[in-house]
Amino acid sequence: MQEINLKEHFKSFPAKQVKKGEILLRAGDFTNSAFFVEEGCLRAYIINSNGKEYIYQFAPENWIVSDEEAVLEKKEAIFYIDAIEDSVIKVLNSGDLRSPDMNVDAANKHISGLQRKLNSFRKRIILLLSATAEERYETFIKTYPNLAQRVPLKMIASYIGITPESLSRVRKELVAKK
Amino acid sequence: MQEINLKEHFKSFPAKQVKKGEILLRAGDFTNSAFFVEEGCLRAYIINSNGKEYIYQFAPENWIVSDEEAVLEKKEAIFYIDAIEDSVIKVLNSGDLRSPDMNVDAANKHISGLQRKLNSFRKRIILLLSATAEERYETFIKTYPNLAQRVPLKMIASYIGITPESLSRVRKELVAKK
DNA sequence: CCTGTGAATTGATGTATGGTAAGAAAGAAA
DNA sequence: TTTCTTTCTTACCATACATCAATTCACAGG
Repeated sequence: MQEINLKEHFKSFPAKQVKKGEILLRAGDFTNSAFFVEEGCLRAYIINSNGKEYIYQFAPENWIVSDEEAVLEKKEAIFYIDAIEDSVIKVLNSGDLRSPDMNVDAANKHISGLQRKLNSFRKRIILLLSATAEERYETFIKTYPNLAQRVPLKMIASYIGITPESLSRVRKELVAKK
Repeated sequence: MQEINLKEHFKSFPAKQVKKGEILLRAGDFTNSAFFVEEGCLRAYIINSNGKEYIYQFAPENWIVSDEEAVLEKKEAIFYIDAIEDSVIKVLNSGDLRSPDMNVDAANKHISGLQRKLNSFRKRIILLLSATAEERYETFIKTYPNLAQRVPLKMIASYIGITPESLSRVRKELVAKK
């Protein structure tokens, strides 16, 4: 999830309204698009062979979400992307994000963005390797307090790698502790 | 883990010999260095509050390993880095990796490197979210067949987020299946 | 206001993986 | 070689989390 304000940068792009539940990308599709979220919230997730969903990323206002590997390497998408709230988005094509005649300044911004993303991935990997369900949940609400208010619990559970039932019990425990 | 051949690029740097077990970075240190591995293998890992180790990265020949966030943001390191084989490395400082007067071509190479890393992190996150111990192990040996030969099983276990005992049982199962 | 649908909770039970401890095997050292 | 150390395996038991099923709760739509 990136922090730079991009709204200004994409202001000339046509806005697209999407309804809650609308699917923007399906696993198996070929895609050249990324989605910048101006209002609302999207999510990217996989569905594994048992039909279970695992959320890879939430994308609230000012975030960009896409199946980057599919776009960059022209592969089939592995992610589904849909809207979890009524949203206003801008559809970007790969060229909009990184042009071949990019200058050093733009490249450095891009590098910083990638490094920020890498940092957040690193933290998530360490968390998934080493933390209990309770620790994962507490880290999530500390890291994304806004999201924690907005998204259904079952999606938070999916993002942190536990079941909704377990998350419900973890929350009960936490309340009991205070 | 990057794929570009960097040996040529760092050939003018002085080589440093490190013995198996030698620690190059400790959590809590401030650091400005990254390590390019010419021969041998390093590893980066965290030690959590219970004293358990979790391996974040292996770095065999031609890889660069560092606590990137500590270097870039001048924070205390969270990782330990040590040698798991007798190794020959080059010690790089942050300026060696990314100079302020970088040209567009160098920047693009850097971007590609970051994207490759992002792709591998993405895969690891999905694996940690959704795969069983057995699936994680099989994915590891498929993805890093060389490493699987070289590093002790208990380190593979640590990397994929299970205990050495569980990995031993998983391997037994896999043998029985054939 | 009702009613339907998905979300959240709860209880009972199952299971994959962890923890502990002991011994076997494999490497390093001497 | 022999010894010492570390890794790996195995058995037994413990536990965190998952699964299944039944309510309850919270709204969105009519």
